[in-house]
Amino acid sequence: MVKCEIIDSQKKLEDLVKKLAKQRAFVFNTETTGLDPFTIKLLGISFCFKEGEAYYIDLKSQIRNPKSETNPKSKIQNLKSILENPKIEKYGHDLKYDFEVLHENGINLAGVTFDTMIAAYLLNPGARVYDLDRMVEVKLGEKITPLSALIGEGRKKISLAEVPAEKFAKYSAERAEATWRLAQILKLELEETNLIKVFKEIEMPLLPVLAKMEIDGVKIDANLLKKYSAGVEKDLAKISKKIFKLAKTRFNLDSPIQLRQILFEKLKIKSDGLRRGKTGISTEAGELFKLRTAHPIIDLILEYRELSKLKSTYLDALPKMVDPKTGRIHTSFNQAITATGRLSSSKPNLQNIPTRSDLGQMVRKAFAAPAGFKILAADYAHIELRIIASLANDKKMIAAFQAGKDIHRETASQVWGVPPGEVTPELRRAAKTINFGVTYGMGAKGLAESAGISFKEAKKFIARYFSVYKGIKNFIEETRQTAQDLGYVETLFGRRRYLPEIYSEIPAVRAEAERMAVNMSVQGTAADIMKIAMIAVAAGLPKISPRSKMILQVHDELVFEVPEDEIKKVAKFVKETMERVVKLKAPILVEVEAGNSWGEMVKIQN
DNA sequence: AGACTCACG
DNA sequence: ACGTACGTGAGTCTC
Repeated sequence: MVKCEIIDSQKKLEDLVKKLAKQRAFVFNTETTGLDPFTIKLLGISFCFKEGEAYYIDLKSQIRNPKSETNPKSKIQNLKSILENPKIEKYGHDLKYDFEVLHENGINLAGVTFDTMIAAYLLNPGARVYDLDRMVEVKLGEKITPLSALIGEGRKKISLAEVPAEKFAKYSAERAEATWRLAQILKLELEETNLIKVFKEIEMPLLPVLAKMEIDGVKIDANLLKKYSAGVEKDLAKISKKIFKLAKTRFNLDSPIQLRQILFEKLKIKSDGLRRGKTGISTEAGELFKLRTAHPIIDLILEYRELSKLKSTYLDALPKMVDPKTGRIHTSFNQAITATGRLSSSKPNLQNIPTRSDLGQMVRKAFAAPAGFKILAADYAHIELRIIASLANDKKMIAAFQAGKDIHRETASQVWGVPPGEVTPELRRAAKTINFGVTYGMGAKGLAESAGISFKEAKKFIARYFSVYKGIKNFIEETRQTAQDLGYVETLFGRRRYLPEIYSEIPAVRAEAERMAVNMSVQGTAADIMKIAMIAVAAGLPKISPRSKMILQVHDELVFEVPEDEIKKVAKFVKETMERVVKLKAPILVEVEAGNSWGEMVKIQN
């Protein structure tokens, strides 16, 4: 049973603050009215720095700051100096959330050194879910009070604010105390697995950087998106009309089932060789594309699909996500989701904003800089290929990068033994495809399909590719072997991914795990490098340009909002920082662009 | 809730 | 001979 002291008076609060000031480290946990850190209210904060004991500050109670009784924020001002002191280590579970809640309440959290969610993620990035309740069960072998015990479930659910203070205090204190004990265990596990370095030097320093990016948010021109949406709506109506005329019937174009019925039953378009899903013949774009010449309706459907996707996912959805308080979009950068160490972005996902089509570029124009500012984007050029070349110590590919060559042209030239000047666009395209595909174990079928060449040609291409780049071939072999021997693979910095399927009896399942192994070491190393760069950029940027903001990360790209007259200075700093954080055998190159929006960028020469 | 589709790196 | 592209999040339909 956890001893819980409820802090409900000014005197008790002062005593707690004195105790906290003496600690080397403590767990804290904010309790709020909801899940969105930007709209919720702070109800209380629990603390723990000793097994079996915890405290809960009840902010709904009679705590009063004598200076200003009316401002609720003032209640926790006594805690400010403690929470902002980087020398006192803060532990917690999902601290990015607490960071943001405190920021909303005027406190800039510092000294964040142990997040149990991040620790558990590093120990097994494949798990995807790291909620405290489950971790306490697995690691401590105990059950803690679930939230549902307080607020009920389903229709009878009450709001957190309605829970009696004492019950709520116990609940919160129990979690803080469990987090404290969990942290001790996870720390040992991180040390045993050599993951402590990635934890201390990459993930924990990154956490406040991500929090800051989420807090700052991104400006979008919602009116522009709404204008486009109205235009696209008219286009869609026209296209639908044409499709219905050809089909001689109206149907729901958004329903793959109805579409399949029209195409393959009513119009009797031949479906030989098309991929099949669980419910029937696939109608995905890649498959329909193969039928383009069979019927004029196909092109119209593809056009409809593209426009309708962009309209619903971006043009209509993004304006709804603008925060009325800040006028900006505040995405979540999830630090404990992916199996490889990448970040993910959600609510909304700002890592999949269109870029390929013309309308995609239009969407990006809505990511516009505020007056007096420009958007600056810096991306690692061919980062994964440079990484695989370096990890593999492939002399030929490293040499090509060192010479600053057009890598895809060079690949085509090497593979087919023709001078670079004689490489046809078709050959270069195929080389580009395989250069991308090599990091995830592309086969001949995949290459043939995405490069638009025959299966036979693709097979030959791959064989010659690996006879040219022998180092890469060996690296792939060795990585598969490592995965077999250890049951996991590691990135250059020691981030791990376990691959239990590597021992499967089923060849296809085993092959999949082998591809994952190769991909993890490359994609994961790229993720490590980007994270290290983000930490370095965030640390240096305020000195170079205090008004500049890092607003987005898209795996190999960082996006900034920069005062117009500081573009050159910031471009130089960001490029050099990103290029210098890590030294590989192949050089790392960062390309920088700037413009009035994310959709109209021009390269910056250095 | 799951399937399908498709946007990104 | 076979069946293979890695990692994500979200909108929509269907049950």
